Amino acid sequence: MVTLKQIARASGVSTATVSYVVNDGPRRVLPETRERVLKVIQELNYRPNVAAQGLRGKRTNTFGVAFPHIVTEPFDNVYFGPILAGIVDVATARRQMTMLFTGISLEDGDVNLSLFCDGRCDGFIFVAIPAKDPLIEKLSRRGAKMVLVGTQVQGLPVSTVDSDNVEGARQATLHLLDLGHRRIGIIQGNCDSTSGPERTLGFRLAHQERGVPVDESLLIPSRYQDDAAYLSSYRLLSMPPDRRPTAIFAAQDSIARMAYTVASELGIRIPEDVSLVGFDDVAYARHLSPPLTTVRQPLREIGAEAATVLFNSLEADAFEPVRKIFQVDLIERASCRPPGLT
Amino acid sequence: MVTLKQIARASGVSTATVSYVVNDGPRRVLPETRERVLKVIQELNYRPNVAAQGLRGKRTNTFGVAFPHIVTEPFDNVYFGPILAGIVDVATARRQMTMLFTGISLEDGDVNLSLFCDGRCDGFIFVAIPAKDPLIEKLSRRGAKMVLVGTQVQGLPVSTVDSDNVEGARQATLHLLDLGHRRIGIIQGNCDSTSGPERTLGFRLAHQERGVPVDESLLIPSRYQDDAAYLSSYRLLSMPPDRRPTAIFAAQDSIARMAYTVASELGIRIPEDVSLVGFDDVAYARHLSPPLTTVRQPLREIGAEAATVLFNSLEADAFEPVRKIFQVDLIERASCRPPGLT
DNA sequence: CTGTATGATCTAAACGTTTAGGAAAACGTT
DNA sequence: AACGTTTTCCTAAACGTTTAGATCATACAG
Repeated sequence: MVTLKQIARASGVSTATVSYVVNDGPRRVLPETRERVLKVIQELNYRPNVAAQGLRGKRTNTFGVAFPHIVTEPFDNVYFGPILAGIVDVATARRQMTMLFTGISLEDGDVNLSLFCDGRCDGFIFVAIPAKDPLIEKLSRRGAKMVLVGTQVQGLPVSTVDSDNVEGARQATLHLLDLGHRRIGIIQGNCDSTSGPERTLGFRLAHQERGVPVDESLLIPSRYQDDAAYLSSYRLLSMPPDRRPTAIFAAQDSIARMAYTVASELGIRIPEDVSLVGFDDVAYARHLSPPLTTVRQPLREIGAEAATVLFNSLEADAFEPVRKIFQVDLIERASCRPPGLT
Repeated sequence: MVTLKQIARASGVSTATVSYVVNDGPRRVLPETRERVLKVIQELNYRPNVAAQGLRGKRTNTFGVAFPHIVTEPFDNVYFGPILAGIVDVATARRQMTMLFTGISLEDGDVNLSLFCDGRCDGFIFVAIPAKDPLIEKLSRRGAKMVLVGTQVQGLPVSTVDSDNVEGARQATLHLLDLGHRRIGIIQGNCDSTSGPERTLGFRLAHQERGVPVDESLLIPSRYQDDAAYLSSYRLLSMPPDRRPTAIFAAQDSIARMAYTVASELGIRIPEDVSLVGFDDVAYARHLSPPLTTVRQPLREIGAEAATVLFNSLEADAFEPVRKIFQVDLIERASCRPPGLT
C-alpha cells in the first residue's frame, strides 16, 4: 500500500504538504510544488487510506443501509431492490460508499446497536424498520444521523422519507367504488408498520367519502409475507359467492400475487368474478395475468431522496430533521372491472 | 465514542490488558481482572473502532461486492438480488459487513482501481464483470483477494463461482428437440460475457447430439438488456410462418420476457405457435403467462458460495484459487409443447 | 536598516487500536 | 539464599492520516 509518507519522500516535501495538495485545503501550496506532488501521486497511484482518515476524525464517506430482520428476503424482494438502487445512485454520484446491514434490531442485546457505533459509517438509512424498534431511539440519542424510509416516529430528531399511503389506498378504493363495487375486501398489511394501518385508513376514508359503509367482516388482518397473504386471500375468496367481496384491495403487490394464486386454485376469475388492486407497482405487477392495477410508489426516487437527505444532513452543521412524503399514482391495468360483468 | 482508553481507566488497568480481554488473545489475563474489564465494557457499551483496527493492520471484516457499470439496474434486477442475498447471508453469519460498489471498471482512469485499494475491504466479489476488464488483472497483481461470479478468466490467481451454462443450455435445447422441434431459434446473450457464448455452445451441442443441423439464420446475437432483447425477439418472431422457428431458447429470462411482449404484439401465441425456454429462473418466471420453462440457476447458493470462498481465502495464509461450478436444473412449465399442436 | 506582514513549508501531536518487549511479583527448584 | 520460570500486567511504538502551530524566507513599509 502506497502511503502519504512515500509520496512525501518521493517528491521531496513533508507529509503535510502532500496532504494539503490532496485535500485542496485552505493552505496554499506553490503551483510548481503542487504539480510535482500530483505527478508523483499519479505515478504511484496513491489513494488516502480511509481507515486513517476515519481515525483522524474525518468523514468516512459511507452510508449504512439497514433492512429489518423481519424481511427474510430483503434483496430478493422487489420492494427493497429499487429503493436500494435509488440509494446507491445518489451515493455513487456523491462519491459515497454504501454498506449493508441486515438482521438489525436489538434482539441479541446491544450487539447490533454497537455495530452502528464502530465508526464505519457517517450516517444510516433504515428501511421499513418497525416504528417501535428501540434501536431508533437509542441511536438517535447517541447522536447518529439517520433517515427512516417508510417509517414515521414522533418526538425524535430523525428524518423520514415515505409515500402517501393514506392517499394511495384512498385512490385505489375510490377506483373500485367508482367502478360500482359495494362489497370490497381488504387484505391488510403489518399492523406494526407505518404503511399497514395507513393503507387501511385510506380504505376507510374512501368509503366514507362515497357514503358506502365498510363491511368489517371483509377487513382481513394480514402481513407482508407469503404464507400470511395466502391464508388471508383464502379467507376472503372462499366465502360463499353472495358474501364474497366483488373486489379486493391488497395492501401490497406481493399479497395481491397470492390472491391470484388462491383465486386460480378456487376457480375464481380475475377480473370477471373479483376485481383486484395492489400497492407498490413492483416489477412483476404488469406481468401478472391479467396485469395488476396497483398504486405506484416511486421506490427508486424514495431511495434517492433518502440518500440525498442523509447526505445533506451530514454536510450541514446543525441537524434539521426533514420529512418528505411522496405522492403516489394509481396505475390502471386489467385486473379491475365493474361488478356483475362477465 | 467510548474508547479503549476509557475502559482502561475505568477498570484500573492498561489499554493493553483491555485489548487482550477484548480479543481473547494468547496473552493470559487473571480471571478476576477479565471479569472486571468485561463488566465495564458492558456498562459503557464499548465497541472497538474499526478504523483504528484497520489502521493497525487487522482485518476490516468487510466484503466488497461489485456490480459492473453495464448493469443499469443492478438491484432492481432479479438476477443480482438473489446473489446479493446469498452473499449477505454468509457475510452476516460470519460477522462480516458487505459494502456495495457500482459503476466499476477502469473507465475514468485509475480512480476506480484505487477505490479498491483504500483499505476499506478485506476482499472483493465481482459479479458478472466482463472477463477482459483490466481491473481484474490490475487488482490481482496488487494482491487483492477476489472472487468472480459468472466470469471465468485464465492465468490469474482469482477464484470463480459460476453455473454450468453449457450444460443448462444443452438441457434446455434438448428439451425442445425432444418435444419434436426442428427449427429452433436462439436469442444469444452478451458475447463479451462468459455466459453468452457458453449458452450458445450448449445450444449447438444439443443439436449435434441429436443429429439436428443448426439453422445459422436463427442464431440472433443480442444482449442482456431490454431494448436489445426486444429487437432480437422481433427479428425472430416477425419471420414468415414457414421460416419462423417453432421454438426459441432465450439466453436469459429477461430476454424471454421481451419475447412474450413481442409475441403478444404480433398475435403469436405461446406455446401454441411458438415454444419458449428461458435461463435463470428469476422470480417472475413462474408468474408469466403461460409460466416460463427455464433453466434454474441456484443464484442464492452461488452468492453464498462466493462469500464462503472469499471468507476462506481471507482466513488462509496462502492463497489457493478455487473454481466452483454449480449444476443447473431445467424447470418445466407451460411455455413449451410439441410443434404443430393447437 | 529595522520591523512587520505574508506566503510556503515543516514539525509534531493526535485519532484508537494492537502487540513486542519488558517489569514486577509469585512460585518452584536447587 | 540464589536463581530460573511463570504469570500477570504495563510501557510505548506503530499504523496513515490531518492540522494547529512553528519556522523560515521573502517582500514591503517606514
